[in-house]
Amino acid sequence: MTVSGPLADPRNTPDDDAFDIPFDLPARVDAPAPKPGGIAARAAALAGPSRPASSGVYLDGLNPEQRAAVEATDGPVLVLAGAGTGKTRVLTTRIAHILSLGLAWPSQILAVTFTNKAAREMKERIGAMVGEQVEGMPWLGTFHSIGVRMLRRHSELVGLRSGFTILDTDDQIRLLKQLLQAEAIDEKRWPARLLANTIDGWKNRGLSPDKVSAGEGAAFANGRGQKLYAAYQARLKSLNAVDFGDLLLESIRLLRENPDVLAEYHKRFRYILVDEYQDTNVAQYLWLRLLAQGSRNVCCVGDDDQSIYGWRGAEVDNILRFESDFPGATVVRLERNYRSDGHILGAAGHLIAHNEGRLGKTLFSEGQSGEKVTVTGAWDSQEEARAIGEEIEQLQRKDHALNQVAILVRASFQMREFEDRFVTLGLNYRVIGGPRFYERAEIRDALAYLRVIASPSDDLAFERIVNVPKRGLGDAALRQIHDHARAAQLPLIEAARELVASEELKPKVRLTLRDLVGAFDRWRTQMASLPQHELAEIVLDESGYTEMWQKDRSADAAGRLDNLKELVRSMEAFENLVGFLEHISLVMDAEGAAGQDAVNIMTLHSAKGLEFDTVFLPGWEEGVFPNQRALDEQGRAGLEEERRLAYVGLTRARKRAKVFFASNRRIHGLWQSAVPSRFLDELSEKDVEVTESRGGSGWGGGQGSGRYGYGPSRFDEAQSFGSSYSTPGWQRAQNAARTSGSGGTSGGGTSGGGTSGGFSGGGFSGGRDAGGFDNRPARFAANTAARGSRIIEGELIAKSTGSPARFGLGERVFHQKFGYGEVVAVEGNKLTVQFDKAGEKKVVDSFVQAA
DNA sequence: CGGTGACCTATTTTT
DNA sequence: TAGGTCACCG
Repeated sequence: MTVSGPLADPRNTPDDDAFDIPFDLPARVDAPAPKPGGIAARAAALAGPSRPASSGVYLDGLNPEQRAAVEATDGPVLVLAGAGTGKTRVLTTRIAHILSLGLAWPSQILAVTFTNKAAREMKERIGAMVGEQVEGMPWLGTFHSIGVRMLRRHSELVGLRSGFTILDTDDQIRLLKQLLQAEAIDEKRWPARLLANTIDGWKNRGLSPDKVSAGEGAAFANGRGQKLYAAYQARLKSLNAVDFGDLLLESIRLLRENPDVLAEYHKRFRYILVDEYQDTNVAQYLWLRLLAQGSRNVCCVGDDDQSIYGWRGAEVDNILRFESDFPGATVVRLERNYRSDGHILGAAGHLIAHNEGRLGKTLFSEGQSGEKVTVTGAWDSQEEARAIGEEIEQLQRKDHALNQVAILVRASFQMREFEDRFVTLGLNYRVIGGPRFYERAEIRDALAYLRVIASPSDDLAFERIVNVPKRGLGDAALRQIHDHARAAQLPLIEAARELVASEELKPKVRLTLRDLVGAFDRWRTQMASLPQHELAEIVLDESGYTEMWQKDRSADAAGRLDNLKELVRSMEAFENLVGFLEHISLVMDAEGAAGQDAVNIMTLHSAKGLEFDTVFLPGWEEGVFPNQRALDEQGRAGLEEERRLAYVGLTRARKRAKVFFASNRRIHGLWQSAVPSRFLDELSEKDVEVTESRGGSGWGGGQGSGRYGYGPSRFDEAQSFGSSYSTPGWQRAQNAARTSGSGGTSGGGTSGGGTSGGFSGGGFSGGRDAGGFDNRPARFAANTAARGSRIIEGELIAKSTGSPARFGLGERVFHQKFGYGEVVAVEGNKLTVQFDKAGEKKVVDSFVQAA
């Protein structure tokens, strides 16, 4: 087999195919036979005819530092790449370089990213440089997908059977719930979620049950944490399943306990590249280090200033320690920024300089200084949304594409205000990062059916759908099945089959269960003869699942049916059902409709790696940003991570960064007065312009004094954290807040449902949070980590283009967000609709469709 | 077994 | 405020 040959579609490729490629080729292939479509040819094509094909044209566009990073192929390399300095470019070019010099076959390069999206993009970009060869890179992927690949190859060595299942968070929690019940632990006090997080945390740190220190193991459920962890692992093994953490942990164990396997990979991976190195956790670090001990040609790219995932186990230390871990490492700093205008860079750089634990980079650009970063105070969060909406409309009038506008919030509860506002304005928007496609209940249900068909022993999947749709197989029936399954050592569905044959069950239950088992048998037979998407359709239909949603009149039922259709459609692309399921368990990622021009609303976290012409950064208030809990729980480290988040936010902007804060915000239904964020002070004065909110029809003109008349706010304590709120910037911000927002007396008004009383109650937040800066007992900290899943309603992408549909009074309509309703007033293209669930709302007609 | 009201708890998120 | 969860009841 040769590398240049048309490589099989990866979908058809069993994962060890790659190993058929001989990897003991000479260390250096002197004449790197450029293949057709290979890099040289491709580069030549790009560069035009005058370029000699062999001169590494792909290097030409690089600046000296980037070039150094690309060309330093031997030994460990750390690339410290600031925001917008072309880090992905370095990574991809480096791979192209290695390939074009013939230093390695594509299959001998291990390139790791964190997300599927990043992996996909990297693959695309490499493909653009080297063409077909990228198809021969089976080891380009996320940590997890590469982990699976290894485990599948050697499953027996870690006590798994081939075809093991990968549990996601949902399955994980259900399993843990069972364990907790078995142990008779009060789930109120010790929720399964908390245990899941705890275990995840251990796994992130590379700890197997026996390695968890006694003290830590005791932290959960009065000392039973460690035991539960061990029980959980045992249960996973018996289910022939792994969770996400295991993909790494078990790979590590595989490599440690099997020197021959490790040696094989050492031989195989001549070059290792890691993206976003600052986000690696201990387990990933251990995994990398094991593999990198082979060739030692490891290149990590990252930015310590953009480490924002500490809370889920990322260790900035990994990047700070790189040089001692890999002695003799070449360190390259990329500081030339190609993205943001000067003022933005200046402000962001000044801000991040307040952090202590950093390697220190100062970005510079040769571009213009552009517009100053603006800081705008608003009276409350509604005015903030109004002001931003207005600014966006103004940009829009100047032909600014909405796609190039982003609103980056600290926490998702802030999004709502903007959604509401934009719906009224008729401004297109999309929310990025809601529940992922494959996390939605309907999709997971459908997948559970398919999983049971493909692997009858998948008890978790079976459990999920025995009674979905409702068919009268409730707790009682399920318990009987469970008991029998345990007694007879059978998978649930087989236990069910035996029970059906017996007289154990109530007649009704027996019949239903018989039908269900029979249906699965039938579907399993059909699996052989039918393409998987047709099978899926049949299953969804015959099981009554589709019907269940068709009957459902709730607002999101229609969307769910669409999702199911989409799922079926997406299955067509796969070889067979097993191939599809395999893919799905890892790639929980489906890019939504990016089609139309719309404002992007997302959290700062999900904005990492993206860029926009204009970025709005609302909610810069103490408590919100920096987030109070980050401060409470992580102290100084928490503050620094928040600051990095601010840095990430600012550096997303190419031309305009617009920061906002509100003096009053409703949190958990209570109005609280807020103090502008200390981060505002940390923006360099020369790069910042403090403006007045123009948002406020009906808000201006109050008479002075404002919130400062009220007693100490809970944020006053925050000042002890070091920021002196006395800089000119701060004072100007204060003034801006006063003039635009004005009087506490006239305030409240429409929104607050009350005058100052509305938030004078804010006086009291002090009470609730007075202890906020104390070190809370571990119990508190642990508990908060467990907070429930976040809530974003069903369909998040509002469609607002197109059909100038007209609606008449009394007409039934459907709205993506508010559901079904009746038109009660029409005014131009604005409708007032009485929604069944959501009450009366004003919406733009393009947002609704006839029901 | 499935529906309804009391209760409780409110970051960030990938795989 | 608002959402989800859980216990209880019909």
